[in-house]
Amino acid sequence: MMTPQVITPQQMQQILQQQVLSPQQLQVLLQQQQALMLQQQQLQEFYKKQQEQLQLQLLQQQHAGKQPKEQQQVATQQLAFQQQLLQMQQLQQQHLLSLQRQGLLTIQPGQPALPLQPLAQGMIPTELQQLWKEVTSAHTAEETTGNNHSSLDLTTTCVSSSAPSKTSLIMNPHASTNGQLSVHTPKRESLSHEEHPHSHPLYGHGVCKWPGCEAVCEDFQSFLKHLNSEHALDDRSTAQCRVQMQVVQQLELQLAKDKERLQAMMTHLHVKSTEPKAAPQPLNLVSSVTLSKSASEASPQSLPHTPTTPTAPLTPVTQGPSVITTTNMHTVGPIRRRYSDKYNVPISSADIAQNQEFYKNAEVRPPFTYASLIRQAILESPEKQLTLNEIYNWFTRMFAYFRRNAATWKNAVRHNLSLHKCFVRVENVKGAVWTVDEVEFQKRRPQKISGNPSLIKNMQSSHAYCTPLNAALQASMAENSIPLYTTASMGNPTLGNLASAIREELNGAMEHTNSNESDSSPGRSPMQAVHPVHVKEEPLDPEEAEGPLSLVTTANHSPDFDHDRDYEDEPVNEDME
DNA sequence: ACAGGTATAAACACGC
DNA sequence: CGCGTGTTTATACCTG
Repeated sequence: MMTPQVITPQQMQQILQQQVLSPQQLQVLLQQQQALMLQQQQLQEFYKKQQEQLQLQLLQQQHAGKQPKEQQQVATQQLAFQQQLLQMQQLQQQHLLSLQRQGLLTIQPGQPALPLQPLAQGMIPTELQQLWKEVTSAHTAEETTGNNHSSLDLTTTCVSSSAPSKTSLIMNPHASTNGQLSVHTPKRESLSHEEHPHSHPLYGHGVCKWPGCEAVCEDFQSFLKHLNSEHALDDRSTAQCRVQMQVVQQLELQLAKDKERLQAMMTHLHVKSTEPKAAPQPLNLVSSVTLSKSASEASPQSLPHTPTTPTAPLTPVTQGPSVITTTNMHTVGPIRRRYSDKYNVPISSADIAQNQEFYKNAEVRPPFTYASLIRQAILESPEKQLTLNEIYNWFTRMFAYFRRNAATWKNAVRHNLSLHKCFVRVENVKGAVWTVDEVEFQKRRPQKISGNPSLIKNMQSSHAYCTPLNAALQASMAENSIPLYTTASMGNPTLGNLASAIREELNGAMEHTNSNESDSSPGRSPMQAVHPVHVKEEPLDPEEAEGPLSLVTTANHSPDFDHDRDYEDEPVNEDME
C-alpha cells in the first residue's frame, strides 16, 4: 500500500516503540551508504578537478585577454556540474532513506564496520549529516566518554555546526565562481561550535533544543556538558535521531508534494509561473505562503532558503518561536483574508495541520473569521462551552497573532459573540459561558461551494493522506514546547481539530445545500434561535447535528486540552519590539 | 449599485 | 472609580 517514500504512522509507531537501534546499528546503516557515496565521491573528485582546471583556464584567459564568451562557457560548465552534483545528492538521499527504512526493519548488526573515512563528508545527505553531528558533537566538544565509538572522530571532522556553508553552496551557484566550491572536503576542518558558539542548532535561548529536552543551560559550556551527559550516544538518543530523521524526511516530502501541487495549481490557473514561489499575487495561496514562511521560520539561519530547490536542506533542528520574521509578516498582514479563501483554494488538511503549528508561533493573521475561530474554540472545549476569558485564552494560545493588540481583537471577539446569533450565552452558576448554535452557524455559511462537489470531496479526502503527517509534523514543529515523544506517539488532537473544523464547515455547507435553509432541527424551534435565550440551563442538544456534523463534533473532543497553559494577557505589551 | 458578511473602532450599560 | 463583560452603532472593506 505504501510507497517507498511514505512512512505510515503505524510504521512510525513501530519505530518509536520497539525498534530502538543501537549506535552500532545506526552506524551500520550509515555504512551501507558508503557504497553509494563512493560513486558520488568520484563525481565530486572529478568535479574538483574540473574546478581546478576551470580555475586555471580562467586565469589563463584573463591573462591572455580572451573572449568572455569562453568564460561564459566555463561558467555554464560549472553550473552543469553543480546541477549534476545536486541531482546525485537527491538521488542518493532517496536511496539512503529507503535503505534506512530497510535497515530499520531488517537489521544486520553483525556487519563489519567499514572505516568511515572522510569520504562521507560533504556527500552525506544533509539531514543525516546534521543528525550525526547532533549525535557526535558532544563527544567532540569535550572528550569522548568512556566508550569509544570508532566512527565518532571521523564523522565530526568536517561537519560544520549550522551547515550554512553547505546551504549556501546549494543555494548559491555563484559560490563556485571563485573556484572554491565549498563542498566539504576533508581538509576543510570543521569550524564547529567553538567558532560559532551561538549557532549550534541544538542550543538556543539558553535552552537545549534536543527534541523533548528543553533543559536550561545558562551558557554554552554547560550546554555542552548537558549534551554530553544527557544526550550521549545511547539507544535513546539514536532512536530520537532516527525519529528526527523521519520527521525531516516527511517534511521534505510534504514540501515537495506541496510545491508540485502549487505548480500544478498555477499551471492550471494559467498563472505565469516564471517564479512560482515568489508569486506575490492576490491569489493569496494560504498554503504556499504558510509553507514558505514556516520554512523560513524553521530555519532562519539558512537564510538563502530558496523554495525552488527541492533538495533544499531543511535544517532539521528548528529554532524557537522567537525568530519571527516580521518582514514576512507584514507582507501577509495586509492581505485581506476572505472567507472565499476557504472555499476557493483547495486547502488540504495537511496545510491546515501545518498552519496550526505555524500560527501558533508566527504572528501571522489566521485566514479565518472571528466567528469561525470563536466557534472552533468553543467546540474544542470538552463541554462545548467557554467563558469569554477562556475564549481569549484560546486565541492567544493558538495564534501568536492574537498575543498582541489585545484590545482590538478582544473587542472584536465580544462584538462577534454578541452580533452573531450562532453564539448563545448561557448562564450557569459560576457565571456565563458561550456556546455555539450549530444550526445558526451553518445557516450563515454561504452556499458557495454547492456547485463544486468535487472540491469538497477533494478536501475531505485529502484529510486522509495528511493524517500520517500529523505526528511527524507536530513532533518536529512543536518541539519547542512539547516533548517529541509525547506528541509523536500520541499524536495531536488539536491538529485534527482544526482540520476537522474545516471539514465541518464544508460538511455544514453541504448539509446546508441538502436541507436548504429549512430548519431541520426537530428539537429546537426556529424562534429559539431568533431570540437568543440569555439564560439556558442545558447545553445545546448535540443530536440535532446529524450525519457528518455529529461525527465531527465528537471528533472534536480533545483529551489533553490544556487549559492550564493559558497565556497571560501580559504578552500583549510589546515583547517583540 | 446593492446586499450581505466581516473587521475595526467606539460608545454605552451593567455588575463586581 | 476601574475593570471585565456584553450590547449596540458606525464605518469601511470585500465579494457576489
